[in-house]
Order: sequence, then structure tokens, then C-alpha cells
Amino acid sequence: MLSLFPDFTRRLGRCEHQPVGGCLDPIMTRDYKSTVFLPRTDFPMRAGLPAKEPELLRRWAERGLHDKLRETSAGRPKFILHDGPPYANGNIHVGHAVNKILKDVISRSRQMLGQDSVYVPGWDCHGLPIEWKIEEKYRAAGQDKDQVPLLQFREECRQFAQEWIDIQSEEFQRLGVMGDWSHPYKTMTNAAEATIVREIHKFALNGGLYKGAKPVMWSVVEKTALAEAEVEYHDHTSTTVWVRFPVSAPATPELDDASVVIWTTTPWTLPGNRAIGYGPDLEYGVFKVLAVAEGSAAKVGERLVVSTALAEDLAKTAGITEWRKAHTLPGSRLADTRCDHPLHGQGYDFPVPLLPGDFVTDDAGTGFVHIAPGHGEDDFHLGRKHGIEVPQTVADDGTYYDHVPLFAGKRVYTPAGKTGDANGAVISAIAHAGGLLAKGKLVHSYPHSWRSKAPLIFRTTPQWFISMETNDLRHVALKAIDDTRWVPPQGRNRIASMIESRPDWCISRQRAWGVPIALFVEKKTGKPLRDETVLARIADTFDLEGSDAWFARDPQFFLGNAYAAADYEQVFDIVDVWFESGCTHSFVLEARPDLQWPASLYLEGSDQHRGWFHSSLLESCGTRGRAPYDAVLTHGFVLDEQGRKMSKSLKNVTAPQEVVDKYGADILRLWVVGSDYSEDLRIGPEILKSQADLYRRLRNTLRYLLGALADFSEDERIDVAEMPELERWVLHRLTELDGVVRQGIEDYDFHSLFSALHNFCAVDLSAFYFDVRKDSLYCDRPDSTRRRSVRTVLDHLFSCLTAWLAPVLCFTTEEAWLSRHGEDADVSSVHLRTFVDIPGEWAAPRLAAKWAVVRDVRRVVTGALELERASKRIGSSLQSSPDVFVTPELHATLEGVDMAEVAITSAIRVVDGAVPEGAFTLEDVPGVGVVPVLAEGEKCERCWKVLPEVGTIPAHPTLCHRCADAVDHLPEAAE
RNA sequence: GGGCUAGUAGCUCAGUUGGUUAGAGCGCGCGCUUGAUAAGCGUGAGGUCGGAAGUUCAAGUCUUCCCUGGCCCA
Repeated sequence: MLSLFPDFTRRLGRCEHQPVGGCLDPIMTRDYKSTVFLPRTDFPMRAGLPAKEPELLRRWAERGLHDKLRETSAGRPKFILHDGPPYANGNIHVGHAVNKILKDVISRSRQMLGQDSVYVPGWDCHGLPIEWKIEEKYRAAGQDKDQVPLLQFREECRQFAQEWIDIQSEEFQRLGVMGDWSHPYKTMTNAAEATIVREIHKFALNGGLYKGAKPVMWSVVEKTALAEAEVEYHDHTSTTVWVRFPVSAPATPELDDASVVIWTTTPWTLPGNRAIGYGPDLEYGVFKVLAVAEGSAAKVGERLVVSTALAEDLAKTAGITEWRKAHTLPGSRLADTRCDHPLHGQGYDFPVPLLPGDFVTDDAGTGFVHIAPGHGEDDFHLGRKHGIEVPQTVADDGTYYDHVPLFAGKRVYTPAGKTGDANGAVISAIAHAGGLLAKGKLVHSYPHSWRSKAPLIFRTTPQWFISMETNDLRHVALKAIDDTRWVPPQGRNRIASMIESRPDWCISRQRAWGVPIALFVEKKTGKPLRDETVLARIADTFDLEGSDAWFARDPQFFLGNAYAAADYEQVFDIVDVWFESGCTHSFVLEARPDLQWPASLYLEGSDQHRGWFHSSLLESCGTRGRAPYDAVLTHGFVLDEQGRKMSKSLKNVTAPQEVVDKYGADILRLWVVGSDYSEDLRIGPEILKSQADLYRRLRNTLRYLLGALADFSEDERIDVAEMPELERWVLHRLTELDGVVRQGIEDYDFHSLFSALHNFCAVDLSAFYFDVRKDSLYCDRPDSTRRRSVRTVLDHLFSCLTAWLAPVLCFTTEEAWLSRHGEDADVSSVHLRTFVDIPGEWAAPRLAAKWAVVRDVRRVVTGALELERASKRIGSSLQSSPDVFVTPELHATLEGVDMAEVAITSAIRVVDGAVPEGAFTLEDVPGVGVVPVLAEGEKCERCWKVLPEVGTIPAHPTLCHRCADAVDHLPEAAE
């Protein structure tokens, strides 16, 4: 017998590509390679996802997969993930992608868990940013948008929104997001607008809605309020003044004959002063002036009250050269003291109380803040809290109203945006009255209009509010927070602390693109008309004509015959877009028969604790008494690889469109579940590359299964009881993973679910099970129990893995599924399946414990072989036939286990005995030692094992017994 | 400035009520295989657990302070 290998084998390998007749060896061996059952599949190793994914999307669309899903899952318990609407403005960014992918993974998981998971995407359409875009267009054309008819302007906004909805819809669908894309919801449809106005009316009817006032950023140049986003900050030089407010009613004797000193950068707000704020935790001093510098406005002998920490500064500024601290007072002692206004006796004769304010600090000024409720946020809230009226002093053009004593008609800012005469007039009047202690200049950051660049003022304007106290809204909302599941649980605190402290909800905006607060206010009483017939007529008209009707129709149409339009003022304010999106639960969940109220889940970025979660909660609690959701899940924000915010200037932006084009959506989806989205997520080139690596492992696992399962037939299937232990161990692992998968879905913990699956594919399957079973798959007789067992298990693996991975790798699993089952399958999409119902008999914990030991022993063997390889004594592990020395306990445990098979050696000797000197051991596997031994015999040309029997079979002189038998019983198909 | 939150190997993440030499997967180096081959297997190197101080027999884990990020407010 000639020793034909390894060279001969290599030659055979090369012969593949030559004409068959030309390479047969003269001594009539066969080309046994063709008798080996190698994996066969058309599922490519390289995915080509950017091209493949659109094909699958087309296939799903053609076959109406979404509708089919709805049909087949009719009657199942519903899972309703209610979509938070993105704003219909601009292409999607990676933050949108995270949000939508996460929603999709959750929705699909629930579907495959056996629920009817209906996802209806939606869009937020109204609001400022779209309005700007349209305004910009007119400005660019040199037109004033105020000249454009309102309805035409709104129509352009509507079209703009719709254009972006179409684009975003495409982009979302490209990510594989499954939903009712043919019937999304939009806040600008007639039905939505009608429902929104009905919800406003509910608040009007239940008394929650009231007309009040609120300070807003106001441009006197443009005569309009500005939203925060329209404001930019620039340096501005302000005139600052220190002003005495004589104490008129001291609550404590130390304040007798003293004056409280305030400091302000806006002297023009002093006519609007109604109180003084102090810091309850600050320390104050009463100082008696003993000497002053020349020209100082301070008077020797007077007593001034200021914060101790700022006294020095004041003395310097006011030219006080010597003073004595008469008393030290904690802020709390100032309570209930009243002062006079510095212009007392000239029309400013109201009391000026001292009020505690947490916002008062001793960083700058005097530790006292003059409170003008009409001209500042803190001022307004503090005044409101203490029942102080809000004086209206400045008109929309920046002049004092006629009713303002001394200063009527003076200007804060001119129509050109320059400083007017108001400051000077106020300062000189106070100086004349003896109230001015000092003045100066300050350069500081100050709000300006983004458009005119003119400085802004705070001005109180009439607005509509929803009361947090009427109908006990605050408490109802807090109770609703308690009754909701928050994931992660910190979300509960976050939103609760906001609800606890938030002021009433200002829902009015002076804008054009949105839903009007469609009410009539009776001129005589100032009260909104609460006639249900009229309100219903308004909403019903909106249903038919949209909210444009409010602007297009005669008000008498809505009022009907019962009221005269002349007696009522029609409200044209637009409702806050947060109120609109806070109503989605009504016009989507309640309106659609395929959905249900409340939602199972709301899922957005953590900023929505102040946004959509918040407004939806208040809206629903105010009208329905509970939250519109059972659970709320939040995710973090997407940062770059260094954990920095993405920005164009840093050039660290990752665009989802680019990821999809380069890697495919499945990679992006993998990244989402591979990240801990309860915290901020990071993305960038390196992270994407490693996700692509993870993907490759999963794809190749599916590919190997497909190849090994080629032509699998039901006849091959074998009962669990007849399977080898190794196969039963795999089934046990499937049982465990099934638990991990279901728990992960329940906890929305996809990261651990996913790493468990990946680990399983990499460690248990690829590195162990597949590697061990290649021999059986490639070389055993197809009708052998062992090979049939393997293929049965591979079939289960394929079935489980494709289902478990389908919610994440929605494209790849479908590709694999179709590759296996083709067009003929009863189930034409992996997404129409549910997770496999794992038979109870698969669980085998004791077997698992045993095989953990087997794998420990295996590690010692592979470790020993590695040394052999390193010293070039062997290459393939099949060239070895090691001796394994084990303790008696281990020996008993390994009873019945074919360690040669497990360790992929040609033979093995497991010896019950002490580890000999020089044997290979591993520290963490005590009682096991391996002595390498070269395998004896010849190499079987078919299975490559080195066995003594090779050469003893006359018909097949180069084969082992098993292979000779297999070759003699080749199935016809394999020939 | 306030509320919430994070910082563990190059990357993504585990680290239970404080308890041995801090783990996994990926990537990386080396070797093997060439019958999963732009694959597969084995093996190795990599961490002062953001920093400092403290509590303790013992700290990645508890306390305080600081640094660097993120979201929401002011």
C-alpha cells in the first residue's frame, strides 16, 4: 500500500478544476471528495445588504405582508406601541433611526411572541419651524409674509409638511420599520384637528382652561412675541441702577427707618414694580452710613439693607466711605416687611412687600431683586404665588401706556431697535424723588430678535392656560405616574418632579400654522362661551373642512342663532403643538378600531419626559383621569465615538442614510440592540465596523445551517429520545435561550438577549457543536442515527434562530428563510411566524452540567494540541490521539462520551489515573492532564482521520470502516 | 447654578447583598486548516475599574470631593 497522503489528497483537490478523466490515478482510487456531504447553499457569505434589502422591501410590499400579518393575527391579544410623532421637517438623523428601530424591534418581538402588534406611524405637522421655512421663502422673494393671505400661507405650510412626511416615510421604511405606512396619522388632518379642538373644548367645559397672562419675550420692533428658538443672545450695554425702597412696615424692629436697596439692569421696569424678592437663606445686614465721598447719592445717617456678601460692592459703588453694620439678619426675618415705591406719592402708592424667592442670589447686585410681574418670568411666578396683580405698563410697540403715571408715551426701545427715552425718564424721576443710590453700566449677554437683531423685552400678554389645580390635575397626574411602568425606572422621578413643580400650562401661541383655540369670549364678561351646541358645531365643521374653517367662515356660522357675533370676540390664538401631540392618544388610539386605548407603550428619547410623555399625561389626565399609556420606555441620545454630541463643525455626524448605503439597515439595527439604550448610545466608523463583524458571525451561522440542511427531508427527523447526548445538550441550550429571549423582551432588555444569542452562535455552535459535528455531517451515512440526529437538531436551530433574530435582523432572517423554504412554503415570510414553542422534554439540566465538564476536559486537550502544533509535530488535530488522565470522579462523568469525537482527534485514551509528570494541564481544570500521542495508522482519504484500520478494506484501500460503509451506501441523489 | 444620569480591556457590554489572580464577545498578534475558505478552529497579549481621599480585615462595588460627558431646566 502506497502512502498516498497528504500529497495525494492535495492533488485530488486540485483536480476538481480539471477534466474528470484527466486526473484519475492509475491505481484506481476514486474521487472520494465527491462522496463527502459538504454544505450546499445559495445563501451567499457576503450579504450585499444595501442591494438586497430594497428587494425584500419590494417583495413584502408586493405581497402585502403588513395586511397579511393583521389578518393572521386577528383576535390575538393586542400590543399597541403608540408612535410619538417626529416633526415633518428635514431628513431623518440617527436619533430618529434609533427611535424607530427600537420601536420596530419591540413591535416585531411582541408580534412573534403571539400578540397582535399594530404599529401606526405618525407625524407632527404644525408649528414654528415649518412656518419659518415658508416665511423665509417669502422673504427671499422680497415679500412680507403678512401680505400673504392666511389660508394660502397655511396651505403652503401643509404642503411643506406633506413633502417631508413622504421623504421621512421612505427613509423609515428603508430601515425595515414595519407599520401601517399606508395609513399613518398626521396632526394636520381634518379628523385630527377636529379632535384636538374637541379636547380643548373639554378643558373649556370642565373649567380647566382659563385666560390669564404670562411674560413672554417680546420684540417691540416686530410687535410680536418670540419663541425661545427665535431668540439669540448678544452682548448689550445696560444702564444699571441701585435704588432705595424705604421700609414702610417693618416686620422686625431692626428694619425701622431703613431702606431696602435693589439693583436692576432694566430701570424702565421700575414703574411696573410691585414687590421685592429676597433670598430666604441669604444673610442680610442693616448698615448705618457714617461718611460718604463727594458726589455720592448716599446720605450720612441713613440705614441701608443689603446682602452681607454684597455690602462691600455697594459701598464702593455708591461712594460710601464709612458705615457701620447695625444688625445682621437671616433672610427669613425679612418676611412680612413692606416698603414704599421710590415714586410713592406720584401715582405709585401701592405697598411693595418683601417676598421670598429661591432664585435670589448674592452673586451680583444687592441680594434684593425688584419684582415687576409684567416683565420677568421669576417676577411673574413669584407675584402670582402671592396674589399680586400684574400691571400692564408697556404696549406692544414698546411705549408706556397712557395710564402709567409720569411716563406715559415714553419708549423703552424705538421702532428701529435703539434705546428709547424710558430709562432716562425713570432714572431722573427716581433721582428727583431721592431714591437713586447709584447708577452704572453693564455689558452682558442679552436676548435679541434673531430677525431684526433688536434687543427684546419681557412683556406680559394675555394667554390661555390649563390650570394644574382646577380638577386637581396635578394630583391626578402624579397618581397616573405612579400607576405607570417606567423603563428604566428613573423616568418616574424625572417626570414626577416636573409635574410637582410646573406652573399652569400655557397652551396659546400667537402664530398661524396650527389648530386655533376655537372659542368665543363674551365681550361683556371676558368668559369663554361654554355652549355645547356651538362647540360641537365648531368641531364638526373642522371634521369636514379642517381648522381652516375657523379663519374662512363667518363667526356667526359657528355661533348659530342663539348668540350675536358682535357680542363675542373670536379667539385666533393657535394651540401649543405640545397640546396637539398630547392628543394623539385620542385621535389615533381611540379613533382607530385596530388600536386600543390606553397604549401598551410609549417609547421616546428621555427628553420627552418634558415633551410628549408630559403633555400626553396632562391632556389625558385632564380629560380622562389617567395616563394614555400603561408603560413608558425611554432611550438616550446618540453621541459620537468619544461620547460627544454630533455636530457638523466637529465632523462627527453619522447619517443613517450613509450607514444603510454602506452596510445595510440590518447593521444599524444590530447596533441599536447591541447598545445599552437606557443610556446614551455611541456610533461612529469603528463601532459600525465591529457591528458588521458581529453580523458576519450571525450570517455565517445561518449560512452554515442552510448548507448543512441541504435537501433535509422530514423522513430524516428523529425523536429526541434516540439522539446522542450532544444533540440533547444543544436542545437544552435552546430551552435556556428561549427563556432568555422571552425575558429580554419582557424587560425590553435587547442587549443581553442579543449578546446571549451571539455568544451561542459563536461559542456553542461555531466553535464547538458545528466543529464537532462536521465529521458526522460530511462523512456519516445519511441514514445513520447520528447524522439524522444532527440534521434534526440543525433544523430546530434554524427554526429557533431565524425567529429569534427576525425582530432585529428583519432582512437577513427573511433572506435565510426564503433560501430554505423558497416560494413553496406555507409560510412565505419569517415575519408571519411566532417563536418556536419549545417542548418541555428538551430541558436537560443534568446533561448540561455534565457537558460543561466535558468541555472543560476538551479545553485541556486543545491546549495540549496547541503546543504540539507550535512545535510542528502536528498540524490538524486529527493527527493526534492523546492520552487523557483524569480523576476517578471525572472518569465516571465522562463515561459514554466519545472524547475523540468531542476533541476532534482521531482517537483518544481516557485513563483513570494520576496526571503524569510533564502532562499538559490547565490551572482552572484540576485533575486533568493530557499527554499528546501521534495517531497511528493511515489517513482515511475521505474523513481524514488517522486510523490503523485504513488499508485493511480491499474494496476501499484508502478508507476507514465508517467511510467505506458510507461510500457503499451512497444515496442515489448524492452520486 | 439646579434635577436626573453615566465614566470597567481598542470596541460593545457583564460584574449579584463589598470577599480569591476583574469577566464575555468582537477586534488585534501568532499558529493551524484549506471539505463553512473574502470563511472555520486553536492560542496569546491587553485593564493603576475617570481621579483623589476616606470607611473596612477586605472596595470596581459604600461615603465625600474633584474631573470629563449627556438630557432637561434656570
